Amino acid sequence: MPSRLIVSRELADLFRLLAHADRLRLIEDLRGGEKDVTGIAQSLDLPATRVSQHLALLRAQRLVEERRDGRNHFYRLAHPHLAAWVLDALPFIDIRQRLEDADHIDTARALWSVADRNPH
Amino acid sequence: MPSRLIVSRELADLFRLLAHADRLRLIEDLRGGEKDVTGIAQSLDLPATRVSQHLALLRAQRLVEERRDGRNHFYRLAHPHLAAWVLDALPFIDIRQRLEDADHIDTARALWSVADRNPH
DNA sequence: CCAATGTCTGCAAAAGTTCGCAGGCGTGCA
DNA sequence: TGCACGCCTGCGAACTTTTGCAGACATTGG
Repeated sequence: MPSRLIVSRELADLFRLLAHADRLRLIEDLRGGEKDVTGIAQSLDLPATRVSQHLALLRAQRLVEERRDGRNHFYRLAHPHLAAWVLDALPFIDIRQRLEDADHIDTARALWSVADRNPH
Repeated sequence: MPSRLIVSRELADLFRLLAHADRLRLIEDLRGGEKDVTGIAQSLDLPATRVSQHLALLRAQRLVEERRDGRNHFYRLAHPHLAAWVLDALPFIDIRQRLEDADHIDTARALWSVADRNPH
C-alpha cells in the first residue's frame, strides 16, 4: 500500500513550501486578490528579488497563478481557500511562548483578517 | 503592527514541523489513539531511534503528549483535530504529478482514513 | 545486583534551504 | 534605437535539517 507513502510525501512538500514566514505573509497578502511583484514586495517590506524567488517556488507547486500585463506580473492564489485553511492552524501553535492564552489567538486572527487591508 | 510577523513565524515553525513525510505518517498513525514508540516504529517501518527523534520535535512544540508506563512511553496527539486538518490540505497538493484527478484525492483520503487501521 | 529492554540524547556527515548579488530577458517610452 | 523598468534565474556562501550511530538513562525480571 504505497499510496500512503506517496500522499505523505506530497503533503510534506506542501508543508515545506508553507514553512517560511515570508511565504505565509505573501499568501495572506494575496487573499485580497491579485497583485504584482512590486506591490507584494512593498506591502511585505522585502526586496522584490526575494519575493520573486518565493513566487517561483509557489508557482512550481501551482499554489499561485500568474497573469502578465506589460512588464508587470500579477499573481493570485490558485486556491483562494488556502489562506483560510492556513489560519485554521492557529489553534495548534504553541501559545505559551509569545501569546498568553486562547483569546490572543482570536486577536491574531482578527489582526490578520479581512478588515485589515490598510497599508500596514 | 508586529503581531502579524510574530504569528507568521509561529505558523512557519508549525509548518516546518509538519514538513516531513514520516512525521505526517506518525501523526496519522496516532489518530487511532495513543501508541508507544516501538509500536509506531513498527507500523511506519522505521528505526525506533528515528521515531524517537521525530517525537522529540513534536513534543517540543506540544503537538504530542507523553504518558510513561514502565519502560514504555505512550504518545498521543495534543490536538486530535490536527490529523483531520492535515488531510484538509489534500485539495492543495499538485495532483498532476502522481494522481490523475480529483477523484483520486478522495481515494487517498479514504485510504488514509479511519477504516484503515490494519497492519499496513 | 546484573542483564535485557525501551527510549532518549549527542554528535558529525550529508543533504537541503535561504539569501544577496550579478546578470539576463522582455516590454514600453522617448 | 536606446534606455529604464519590472521581473526572472543562476550561483555561491551561510545556515538548517536529517540521518545513522554510539552511548546514556530508567525500568523490570532473574
